[in-house]
Amino acid sequence: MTGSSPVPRDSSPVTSKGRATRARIVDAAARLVYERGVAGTSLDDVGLAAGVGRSQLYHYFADKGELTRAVISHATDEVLDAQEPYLHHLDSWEAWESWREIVVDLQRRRHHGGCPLGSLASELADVDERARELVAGGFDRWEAAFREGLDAMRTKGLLRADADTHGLALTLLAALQGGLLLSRTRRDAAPLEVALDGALATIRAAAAEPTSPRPARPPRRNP
Amino acid sequence: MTGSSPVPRDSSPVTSKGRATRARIVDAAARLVYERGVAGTSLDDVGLAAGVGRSQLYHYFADKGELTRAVISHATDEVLDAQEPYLHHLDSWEAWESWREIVVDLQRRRHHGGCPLGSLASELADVDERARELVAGGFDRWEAAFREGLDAMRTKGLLRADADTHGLALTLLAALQGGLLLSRTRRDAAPLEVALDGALATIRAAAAEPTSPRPARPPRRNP
DNA sequence: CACAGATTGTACTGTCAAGTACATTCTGGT
DNA sequence: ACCAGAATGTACTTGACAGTACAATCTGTG
Repeated sequence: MTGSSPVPRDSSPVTSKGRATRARIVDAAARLVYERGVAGTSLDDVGLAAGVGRSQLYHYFADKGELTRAVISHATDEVLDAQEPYLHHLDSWEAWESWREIVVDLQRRRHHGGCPLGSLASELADVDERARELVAGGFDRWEAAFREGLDAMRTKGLLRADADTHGLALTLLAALQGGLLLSRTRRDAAPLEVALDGALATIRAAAAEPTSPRPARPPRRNP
Repeated sequence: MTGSSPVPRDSSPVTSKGRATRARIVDAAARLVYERGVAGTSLDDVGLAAGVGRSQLYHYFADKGELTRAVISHATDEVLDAQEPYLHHLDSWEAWESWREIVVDLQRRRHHGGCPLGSLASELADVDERARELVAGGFDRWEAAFREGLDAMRTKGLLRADADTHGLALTLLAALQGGLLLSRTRRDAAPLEVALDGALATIRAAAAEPTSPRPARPPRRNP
């Protein structure tokens, strides 16, 4: 017990300049890691991209693992923020449609597709236990947002009272991650669209029968 | 034109001993890559695990990239083989159920979950274009097996005549990959199960109405 | 201002991994 | 048995990267 803060090892910046430098480092690292993976990103690269020397990296982070974990938190926030304002208001069929469009648009806009969080999960899950937990926490937040939206819809009577919102949210997250991975591999947004529509169809199957104010997307048919 | 085979760069083994050695190398490399990723696996590791010297690696493969691509092909075959005999006979609801059990069982049995092909896709898609194409080809074979099974079911009258088997197959593959990724990240087979059941429910929604010989799994409800 | 601590720059070390050179042993066909 | 080419072993070079040491500079506060 040294009496210091519960921060594990890296020294938190005290001055505003220090905070700015640290933020620049994490920003640059997140971008590089997204483009080339953790293993493909050297600390020299990060320092160069952030315009700081190597000593700063070791001043603010104990080692590469600490920086990587900071990148995970940063990426989680960015990914979730990019889906606002819909992500936390998924309480109507219209909101789900708008959210779907945003996600597909994001995928199309990215130079090389894929989800930053998904890539980090795949690369680090079996390498760094703490990183794995962080990524899992990010997925949890994501799934929770879905579930809360579905819960709200159930409360509003848009979903059947016995709808398993937890399972539906998990199904949707899996479809999203799988779709993103396939889209990245095929360099084509179509798999993501198909996967999302399939999962949304599963959700619509739990729509309350009587009112059913939305015919929504018709069932998939051959062209 | 040197008159040799169209093999790009690595020398194909001529003797049976050479073939055995090459196979041992790819086997060992595939195992290590699955456990630690491509970047985390050195050629020294591979040589040690395969019981061969470094010179053999460079005798049979031009460089690490060539070996990695051989690993991709090997992993694709292994993944698909592991799903037989059901994968290529998915022409009944019973076959789909059995296949689902096999896949979930495989995931449970693996020390650290996840799909070898999915991990390779995530790590290499933006690094090695040829590797990306190989992995994409593996996904194609996988999806094709699904689609052929669904086509057969449609022909047999188990699915509606206008069912979009291509889209359904893609939905299923995405759910599978996403479920595997989430299961690996959470160290829990549940996400895979939920994702698969969700995708299978979408497929059942395309079941031919009149005959409908299988009530199948009831719709998801709260516990 | 003075100065303690925060911040930043430069130079270095050790390790590890990819790839190369070349010598040696083995194998299959004649 | 012989021998050309295949297969294998040993030793080396080169480069990159994580991590360290230490000196210099900046910054907020009394």
